[in-house]
Amino acid sequence: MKKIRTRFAPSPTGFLHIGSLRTVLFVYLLAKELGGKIILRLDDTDQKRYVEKSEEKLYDTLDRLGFKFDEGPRVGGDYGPYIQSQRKKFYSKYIKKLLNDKKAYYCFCTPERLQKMREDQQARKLPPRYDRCCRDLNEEEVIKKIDSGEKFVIRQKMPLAGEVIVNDELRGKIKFQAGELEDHVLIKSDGMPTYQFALVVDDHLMEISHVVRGEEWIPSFPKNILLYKAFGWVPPKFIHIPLTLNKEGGKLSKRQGDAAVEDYLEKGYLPEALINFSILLGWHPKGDNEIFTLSELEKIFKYKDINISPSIFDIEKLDYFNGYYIRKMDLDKLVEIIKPYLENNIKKTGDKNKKTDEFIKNVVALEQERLKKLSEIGDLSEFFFVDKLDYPKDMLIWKKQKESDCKKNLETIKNILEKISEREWTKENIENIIIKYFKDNNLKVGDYLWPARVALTGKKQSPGPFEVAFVLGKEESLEKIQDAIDLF
RNA sequence: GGCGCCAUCGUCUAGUGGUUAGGACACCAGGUUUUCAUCCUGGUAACAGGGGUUCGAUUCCCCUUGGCGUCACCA
Repeated sequence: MKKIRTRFAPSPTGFLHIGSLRTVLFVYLLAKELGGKIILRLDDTDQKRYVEKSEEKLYDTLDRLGFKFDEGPRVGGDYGPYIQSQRKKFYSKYIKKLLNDKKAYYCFCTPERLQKMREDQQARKLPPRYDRCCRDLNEEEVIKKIDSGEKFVIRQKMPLAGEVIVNDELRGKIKFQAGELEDHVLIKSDGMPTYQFALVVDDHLMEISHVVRGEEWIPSFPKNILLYKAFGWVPPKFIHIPLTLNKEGGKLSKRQGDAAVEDYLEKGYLPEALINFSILLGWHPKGDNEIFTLSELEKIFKYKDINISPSIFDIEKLDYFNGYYIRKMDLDKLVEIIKPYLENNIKKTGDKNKKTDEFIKNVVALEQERLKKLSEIGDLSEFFFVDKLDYPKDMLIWKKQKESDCKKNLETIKNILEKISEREWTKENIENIIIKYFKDNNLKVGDYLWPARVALTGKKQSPGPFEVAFVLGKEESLEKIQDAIDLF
């Protein structure tokens, strides 16, 4: 039985694209489904696009998301190196073979000539394509040009006619006319291979059995297959996954802030949510459940269930998943990961008690069910850290309540609270005592609780007054209610 | 423009040659002894159009339309 080996091969562009997250997910799950290995390879053949230090960042992000690779730049393996720029010896070995077999040729055309050629072609409404000018140069000419130091690239000789039929595991056979394919560049003038060449050589040498990649690669699919044929190699199986588009139906872009996984992480999206949301874009299991962790997915994923139509990235559903996972999270763990987002609030207070882990934990506990992303904790919890609240007096008034009643009710609440000792100052006690008072005196809760809550939070929307009072402590709660009374 | 891929609620999707076309997000309404949130219940909402094949097509085939991708010494 043939070995199962899949790979994820990102470029070091400085960030992990949200579409790549989906690709690596599919690659990873396919490996798990088929019981194979998953390899990480860095496709960095483009020197111009290289971004400093982006590799480490990339590996870290993958790590944070929970992907473990069997082979790769960090973990090593028997098929290394796993960084393309360190694999030049393989590329030169194999390009020589192609050259010897007359399946590739040197091309000395300058970029200027090529550009002019394409412009002419377009002006005449012809498809822009290399005119194969250097395809039939004789050997002496070639040697002379090389010796005189002329720059060159190496191109693949494409068949001039016939059909190329390629097979996608999801879509079936796709037919192309070979004559329409360009003699594309295999080796660039800087000596580096193009992606199209490196990919075939590396996937072959690394014994990759399944290639999972985005559907934007379908147009170059026949070129890849022709290269395998030129070498006499058996190509792996190909799975092209559908694209993910933004709400307008366009590309997700880093500039618009919706493409970089790091940006989502930064805003406080959890890896669990990102993964759960992403996998549902283009894949769905049998049944109605839609909540899955990565390890659950490993058990139920079937690549044949991937569907082939493009999907739109709907951030509202991501928000839902993120809120869901935040609510499900263990409080201590949430406190730990949310702390950086609370820094600004903590700085605002001079109160030592508010810098303690216990106080922060109490605050987070109250906001946990209200969070869609971690970064929201800042605004939501600010009032806990501020000594003097700032809100208009009108906000204290419940519906059509009279001002004098509002003031009176605040005083009533304050009187009740004053009688509760520090020792008994728990959420349950506060609530029981106040509710009992309302019952005994047949009072309407809204008339009291709304003003009390606004007095304690300064907001129209917030957690309830009992729990806020508990977290704030007796002294500060009474002060804030007094502040409200003083507004009248 | 050439070539290619795709087409079920607004979005993600399930589904079958005969179904009241199912679920999730969002939205709306009600409930959960104060707001927000959570949670629960209910509701609005879809097979792009036209031809075939068939007793019968959302489902199979073709065309149209639309969307997207791609046409580099970028990946």
